[in-house]
Amino acid sequence: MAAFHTPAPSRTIFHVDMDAFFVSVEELYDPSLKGKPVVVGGQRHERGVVSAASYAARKFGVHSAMPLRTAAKLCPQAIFVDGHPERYRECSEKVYIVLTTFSPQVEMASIDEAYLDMTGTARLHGPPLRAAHKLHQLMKEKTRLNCSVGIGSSRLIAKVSSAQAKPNGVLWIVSGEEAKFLAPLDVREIPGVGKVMESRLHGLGIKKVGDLARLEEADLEERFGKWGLALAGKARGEDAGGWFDAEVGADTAAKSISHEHTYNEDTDDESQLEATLMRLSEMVGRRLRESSFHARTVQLKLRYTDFTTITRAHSLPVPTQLDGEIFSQVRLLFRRNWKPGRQVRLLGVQASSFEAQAEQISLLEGGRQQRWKDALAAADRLRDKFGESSVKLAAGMRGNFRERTHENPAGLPGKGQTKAK
DNA sequence: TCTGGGGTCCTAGGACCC
DNA sequence: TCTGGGGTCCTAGGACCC
Repeated sequence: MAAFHTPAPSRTIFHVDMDAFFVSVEELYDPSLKGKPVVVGGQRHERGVVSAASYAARKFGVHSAMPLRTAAKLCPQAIFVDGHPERYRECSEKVYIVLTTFSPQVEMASIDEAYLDMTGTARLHGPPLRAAHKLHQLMKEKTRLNCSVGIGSSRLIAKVSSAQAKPNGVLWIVSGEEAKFLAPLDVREIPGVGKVMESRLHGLGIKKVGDLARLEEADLEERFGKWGLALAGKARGEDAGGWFDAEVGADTAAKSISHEHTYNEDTDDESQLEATLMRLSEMVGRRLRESSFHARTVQLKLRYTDFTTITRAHSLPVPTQLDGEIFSQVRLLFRRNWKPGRQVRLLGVQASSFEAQAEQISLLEGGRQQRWKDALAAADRLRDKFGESSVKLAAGMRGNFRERTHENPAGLPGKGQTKAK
């Protein structure tokens, strides 16, 4: 009878997580940091938070997302290091290349972690523990970095077990043992359960995943809606809901591109604020062009001294990838929503609702746009050569920016000039 | 504790259309 | 005129992740 009900074929998922990634990469560039309390993310007095802390620093209670100044108080002897995103990206690419030699289905979940679907690779790599051991060795050999590997029948189990395996370890949760493995863990260990959900669950007397698993699914759904249902599945180790269900390595195109800036000191200087918006718009526009996206929606983010934050968005009739169009929209939103005199802590610019191609209204418009694209591409090349600050669009020279007109629909200056310093 | 920067996903209300 | 129900798009905010 059971023959008709073959259970869903069990998958073998690896979650590979690099150990203290940013710190380890910095150690490659400066071996004297090894073994010391190191904090990556900025200097001890700066505004900002810890991106990564070495294991020696963690002993003092320092952890990522903690304000740098707090970290400095907890661990005065720590060495504070600025982050180097290019270095991390470069190492991340090496990590990816190593992983692709183990499975064709590799998915980088972030800069320092990946999922591999290892189902059916036993002939090539042996059973899971053997494969993981090989992976460890090859990773160290090719990148000089340590990682931890979690192995399970779902992404969730693989992810949770890699966290338990740290540092530099491997943990395999055998199929059938999922619930037993999860039961003694804090609910916070479940990916997707953050501070807020944790305290709501604590309020109900639910502290461990086992407590969660004992609850009726219907109760959870009633209390937390769609999320509650997913949560019930997660407590059993299932990839319930949303992204977790997707096949490993499924193509995930970007949905938004954004840049933001927090001032070292709050400011109400209008020209300074608008100059920042110009710079952020250029950065966003540049990345749109690099990825050949055209964005329909432009969003401004504004954070005040008291940390209250607003976002204001506008959707364009025609998608764009031009700095000037992004800037003119974002500046309009800014002028409508910022009261002069109010101190600003952070500004952000985001582009979303991507379309592959802008519609072309007319040949004339097309030609005009093309000239601008050529000019921007030239500016991008100069920035590659001489750095981000070397090229400013004429429009960025505060004050002389023209408003939208009929002849000049994007509010761009009349000629495709760039100005090099 | 005085709180970065880059993202994703979800919810909820209102506009608008049929 | 005293009022429905769905679908979709847009906007704003918030939880969460690394």
